[in-house]
Amino acid sequence: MDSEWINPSLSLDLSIGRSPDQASNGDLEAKLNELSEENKRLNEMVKAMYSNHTALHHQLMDLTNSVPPAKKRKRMRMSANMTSIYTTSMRIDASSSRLVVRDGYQWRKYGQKVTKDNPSPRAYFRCSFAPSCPVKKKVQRSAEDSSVLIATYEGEHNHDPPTTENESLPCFVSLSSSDSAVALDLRPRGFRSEVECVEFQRILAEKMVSSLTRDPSFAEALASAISGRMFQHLQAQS
DNA sequence: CGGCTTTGACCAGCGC
DNA sequence: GCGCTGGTCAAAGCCG
Ligand SMILES: [Zn+2]
Repeated sequence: MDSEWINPSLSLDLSIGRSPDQASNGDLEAKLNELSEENKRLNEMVKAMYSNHTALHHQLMDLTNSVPPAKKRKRMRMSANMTSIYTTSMRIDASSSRLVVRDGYQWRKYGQKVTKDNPSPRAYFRCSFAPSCPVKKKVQRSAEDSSVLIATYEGEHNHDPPTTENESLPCFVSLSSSDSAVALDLRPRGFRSEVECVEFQRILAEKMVSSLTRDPSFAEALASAISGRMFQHLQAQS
């Protein structure tokens, strides 16, 4: 039941009428594939974050309900107490040369070790906004399928993603914050899906924005497609 | 020159 | 204590 609303599948069915040049069409198709792949990953991410959030919430409830006077709490060995950890796997093909992952943030590599039960090394990254942002991640190829990268993220960013030359954002991702609920409406009116979970929608939105604005041409094409679709829809309504 | 990668050293936890 | 292993530091080097 919970995962009902966690379905950000923006199936836009963007059939851009007749695109005059085929080369960029294929290019767009490739990028669409890439983005849908990323969308899948983000889906997993949202799910993982949701479970993390529920776990954390339960933990906080327990903590606030029963505050044991035992202040002899040791410096928590499990430093992952507050930092949520989530792992994801992404398929990578031609970029087998480098282990740089484009996920919207900028990372600084600070280590690489070989692990025991995996022939491929593991790379350690820290967010470039350190130390203000404590996010870390590890990236390692899968043991069997070396074309699959397994990334383990730890913590959450406390800054905006470095959207390179952040221009005016396309209007279809509009955050209308009311009270404590954020609605992310990328559909025509009446189809607005509202959720009460602020954090995940925010993260989803910022990830979407970062991934979309990374390629301005694609964002433009998408925006035009959506606006065309909205216009068509509105016309059909009237 | 500044930020990043590379890469060996270093350290902490753990099992023996 | 010793050695193994995963995680981090930092010096050196690379690159725009
Ligand atoms: Zn960050």
